[in-house]
Amino acid sequence: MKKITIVDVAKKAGVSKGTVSAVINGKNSVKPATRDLILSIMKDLNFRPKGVARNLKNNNLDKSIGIIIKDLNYPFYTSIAAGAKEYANSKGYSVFITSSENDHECEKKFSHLFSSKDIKGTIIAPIVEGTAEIEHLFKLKMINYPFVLLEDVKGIQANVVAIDNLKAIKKAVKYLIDSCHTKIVHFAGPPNSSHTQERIEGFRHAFSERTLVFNKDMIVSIGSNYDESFAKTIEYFKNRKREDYPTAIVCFNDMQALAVMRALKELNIRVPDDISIIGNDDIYYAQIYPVPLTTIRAPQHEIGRKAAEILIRNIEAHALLTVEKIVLDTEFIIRESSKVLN
Amino acid sequence: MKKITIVDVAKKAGVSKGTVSAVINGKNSVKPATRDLILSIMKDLNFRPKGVARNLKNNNLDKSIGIIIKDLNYPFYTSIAAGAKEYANSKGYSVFITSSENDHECEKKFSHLFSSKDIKGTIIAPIVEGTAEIEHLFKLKMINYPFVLLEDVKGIQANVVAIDNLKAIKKAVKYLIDSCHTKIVHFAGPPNSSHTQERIEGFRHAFSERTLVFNKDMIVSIGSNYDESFAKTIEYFKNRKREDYPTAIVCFNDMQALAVMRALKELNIRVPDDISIIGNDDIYYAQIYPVPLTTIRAPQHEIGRKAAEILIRNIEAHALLTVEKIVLDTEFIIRESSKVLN
DNA sequence: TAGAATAATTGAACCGTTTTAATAATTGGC
DNA sequence: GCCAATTATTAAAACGGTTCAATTATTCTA
Repeated sequence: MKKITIVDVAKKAGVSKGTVSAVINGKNSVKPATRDLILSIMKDLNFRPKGVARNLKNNNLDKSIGIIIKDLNYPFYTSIAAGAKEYANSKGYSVFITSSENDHECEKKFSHLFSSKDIKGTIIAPIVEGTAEIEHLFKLKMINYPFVLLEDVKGIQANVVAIDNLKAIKKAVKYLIDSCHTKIVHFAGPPNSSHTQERIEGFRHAFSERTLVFNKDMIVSIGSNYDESFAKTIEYFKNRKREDYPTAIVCFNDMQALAVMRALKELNIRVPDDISIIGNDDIYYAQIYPVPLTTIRAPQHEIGRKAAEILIRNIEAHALLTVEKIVLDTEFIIRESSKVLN
Repeated sequence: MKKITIVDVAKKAGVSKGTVSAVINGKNSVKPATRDLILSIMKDLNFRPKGVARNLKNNNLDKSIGIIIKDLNYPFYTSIAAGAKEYANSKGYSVFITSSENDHECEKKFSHLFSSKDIKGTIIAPIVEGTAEIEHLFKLKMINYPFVLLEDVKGIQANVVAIDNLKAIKKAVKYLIDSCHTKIVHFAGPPNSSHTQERIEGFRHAFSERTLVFNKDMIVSIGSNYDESFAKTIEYFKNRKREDYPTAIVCFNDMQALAVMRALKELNIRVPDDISIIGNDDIYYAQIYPVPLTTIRAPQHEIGRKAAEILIRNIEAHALLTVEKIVLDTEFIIRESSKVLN
């Protein structure tokens, strides 16, 4: 099944490729009869001019960037993408979004695809579980392809825009401690995620900085998606007596916090009267919930903006720029899912 | 600021471009010393090999498709994208997502960009307000570029995968009528959207098919985004006496229904005891809400899958295929936000 | 109906890489 | 050190379009 090109069309129409090209590009220098003939031959042959070849001569004048997120359906990431898009658009760039769905192969593939499609640079939310493979990032560096990471990756010198997870959780836990909560637990995320580890660390640090004892039972692994978290929460409470209930739960992220709150409703446990709930991320839906969620806000829009800004600066630079590492501040937002004890 | 190419690198390094190319591609036929020299010159010159040119010779072997959605932050669209992605991946295709954010220029630009970047085909959620301009779609047809629309567009013969909005709403309204609701209103979406019109039509039809009188006051324009809907709902109820409250509200979409429910909570109106609420779309967050939403489910995942399936069939066909128009069924899902009256 | 003006078409150069067969340089064995 | 084997490098031909100056057809004018 030979690939068909403009030459095939030209030959069959008995004209030169220049004429065919003129038709493709809607030039009005072509005689209607010729035009119609060529058009119909294009249809017959199912000829699809190759974008790549067209752009080569055109010196690809379009400006675009890419972003590789990890989860298409988690609003945290789409908000980052929206932030990046907003800034990029203001600078005349289009943005192409892609999701690795936490698959490392996918991330690798995309980082290559973006660079090979004349997308001028890419923002990457890297998958850093375990000892991440990073050869694909090295490959990008070799060809001086501009990129910005949304999380620090050990072993590579690259632009990063991120937040300090550890500090963020610490702030929330200290708040609970200072609000006289005595039984605080952390519902932790998926074990293989770097975020999970950082957040557990933050939890632990808060206790040690308030000179309180931390013990392992305070960490409950609860999964990251809604259904799993819901089920595990039900199970958690079914297995313990009322007097052993925590007074406050710090959740891995907002999605999980929503699942926990729903489970508590099912169990007739009131939020915040019986238990305070604190989320993480501040996704849009956390704030419009009937019991608006107290949470740690990651400035998603700003993360996207900043990443796009650095990326475009690098794209437009004539020389290699020095690497930038930005850590954005989180904000602890107190809404109605938590309360101060006497 | 001249664009720098592989020739510049080769010249400066005193080698041929073949050698530079070998370095770029990690071939191990290059002497380490030469390699290092070339690499350092690439850095000095900030040389970025052009993807377009690389792909031209490579005969662009990668398989990928695009999807243009309308709103990155509305889960309805990301779910469709996820469905498309799932199917596409199973066939070895990567997917690039893009959002027009309801901007017609954006849609046009993207449909061009996709075709120009060797992305083999595109799923488009078209903006069809008013007399939509569709020359960009004609342009795609001319170059036999495969695409699938997620909504019918008057004036163009193209593949479509869509749902029947009119029928969907009709089903919901009839249900309410048959559940003895006597005061039913429709909170309609943004006036310039084709969906808004279709849904109003559906509402009207339900009444006429039940031989009940319809009047204009039953349609309340309430906006589409959360904040606006929230505010307008508050206003709506503030302006009328309790005995004039509707017994049921059919909302434009789920996001809006969520806003309405939150507003009702603020006003101490109970759902579903005082008022039944019906959404539209069945986005994920509607179902995990503490009062799970009765809604009309659009099979988002399936829409994406089906569109991807048709698209890929067209991409891989050797001849032009006949156009397919698929209308998927919606499902009326009764949850807790609505109830049957005596 | 010739000659000028205009419209339509051609063909070769070009875009920036990769690929290869051919050649040049280096290494190893004896 | 010489020759064969191996390793590095080169040069030219792709890849599939677009562009534009030059050429050929056609139309118009008088």
